Amino acid sequence: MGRKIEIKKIEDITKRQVTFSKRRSSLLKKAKEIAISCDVDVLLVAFSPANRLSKFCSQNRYCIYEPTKIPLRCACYLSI
Amino acid sequence: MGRKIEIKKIEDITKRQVTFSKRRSSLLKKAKEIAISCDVDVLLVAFSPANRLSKFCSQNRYCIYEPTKIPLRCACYLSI
DNA sequence: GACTCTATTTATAATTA
DNA sequence: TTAATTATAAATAGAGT
Repeated sequence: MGRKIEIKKIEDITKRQVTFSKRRSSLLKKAKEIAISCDVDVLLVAFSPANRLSKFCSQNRYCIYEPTKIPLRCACYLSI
Repeated sequence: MGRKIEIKKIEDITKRQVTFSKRRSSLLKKAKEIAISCDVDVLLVAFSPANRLSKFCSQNRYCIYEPTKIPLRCACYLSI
């Protein structure tokens, strides 16, 4: 899609953020589509380099925990 | 992509599994691409209707817990 | 940042083997 | 069934606003 690129870290910050924004939305869209059409539950989480939770996609049955004191993040799925 | 379809549950089992297989691999590919090019950590988990962990994508710092006795699954990210 | 445009590449539904 | 092929639609890099 678009001009052909090699997949490696985009060094230009502005360009990287633009690409992230574009790809994030389409990744979310595709996760939703496979969840619906294939009847699966999907969890998608992205953490930025600044360690912020950038995004998640769910079937409304996931929860994301972000403890502040330990270097651990949990995303839990309730399969009930 | 392909013939235009409405996004809804595919009722035909064979067709649904074929679609799942195709979409799963491209979703994983895209998750890896955004992780690399945008320097973010991504976690992607899919649970099948049979409650099996179908897939996950990571930066090698995620771990998936699958307790068998409780209806809860955890995907944990170590941000160290 | 957040949109728009579009040329180009990728993804994929349907089909065929 | 599982794997290619094909025809078509979607995603997106780059450029401009």
